[in-house]
Amino acid sequence: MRLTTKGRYAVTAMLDLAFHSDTKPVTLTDIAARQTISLSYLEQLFSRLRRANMVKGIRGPGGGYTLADTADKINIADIIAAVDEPLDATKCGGEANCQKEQACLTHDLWMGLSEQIKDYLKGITLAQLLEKHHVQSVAKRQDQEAEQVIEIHRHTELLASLNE
Amino acid sequence: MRLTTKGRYAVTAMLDLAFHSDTKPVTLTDIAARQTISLSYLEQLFSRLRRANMVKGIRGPGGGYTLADTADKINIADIIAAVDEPLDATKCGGEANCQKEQACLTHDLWMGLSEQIKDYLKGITLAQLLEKHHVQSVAKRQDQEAEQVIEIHRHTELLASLNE
DNA sequence: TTTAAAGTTGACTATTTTGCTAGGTTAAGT
DNA sequence: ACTTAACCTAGCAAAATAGTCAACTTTAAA
Repeated sequence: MRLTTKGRYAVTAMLDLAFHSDTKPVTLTDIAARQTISLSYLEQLFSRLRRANMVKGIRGPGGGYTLADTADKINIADIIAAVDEPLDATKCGGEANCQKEQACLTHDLWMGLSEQIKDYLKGITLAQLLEKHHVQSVAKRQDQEAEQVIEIHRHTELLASLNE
Repeated sequence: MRLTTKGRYAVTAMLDLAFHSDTKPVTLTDIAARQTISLSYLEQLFSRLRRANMVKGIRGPGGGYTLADTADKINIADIIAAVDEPLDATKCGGEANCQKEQACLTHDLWMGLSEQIKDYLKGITLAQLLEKHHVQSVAKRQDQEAEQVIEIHRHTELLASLNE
């Protein structure tokens, strides 16, 4: 499991898609504008995502992309795996020349670590991230409202003190 | 927290170093030979690791590298952070033009994810990986011994049956 | 005290990946 | 027909990756 900007772009785009796909398909042009990712790069990414059955492409006017499944069934690990190269995995080519030294055991350790991260990301779905997103934005708005209340309160206090 | 081959090389090399640093310093030449990483590339990586105070370089004959601390105090996240670029972090440059859309919230989500992975890797030390390594090799040896026992058992059974 | 082994350092090169541009073709709606 | 948007292909510049080479320090041994 590699974690690079490419995977981040893919996850970002999929999040945007999930967030905006209530009724109509979402065009890559829209995603490109909102997330400031170039259209052509998005096309590359979605070409892979489509072939991995993560999204569906709908052609023609009114077309665009939709999620191939509900947001709670799409996990982050799969998105990243879809856009990344197949990951040549072993430097030691599978089996042969490897066990003569303990050289490749460290390699196994890394792979194990990588698998753990993969499992971790497999447990996180788009739906969960959207939920978190929602919670955050609500929290932010509540903070802003709270600040406004405080501001008004101070304002009235100030007025009150002037009237004494 | 990025996960690339560069970080993997660094962790692999550090594991090798930890594994072989009982008494003498370990030369990069040895690590290069064991882990099939080019000496010069190792030099680059260890240059960064040294500046990050992860290892100590000892010059002259009989020199080499040692861990700057005990293996149970060196975690994976720090190793990877040491060899990676400082990670420009935000595409949106800190604060300014970002909150007008919800564009950067997905970015925040990714950063949060990245932080979680970082925390996860911070909790894993070289010592733990070596332990796992040890357990695995012991398990492997035990498996082999077990197979030999079974083999011998079958063999004696065969001999016994022939004697009937 | 030379000398040479062992390590450090920096500059330099080749390859791969990344992100993007430009140009099309194909399918579907108006 | 015309437009819209997916889809495909080729290429390209910048960056990261992986490695090379040569100059320079330190220090143990001669």
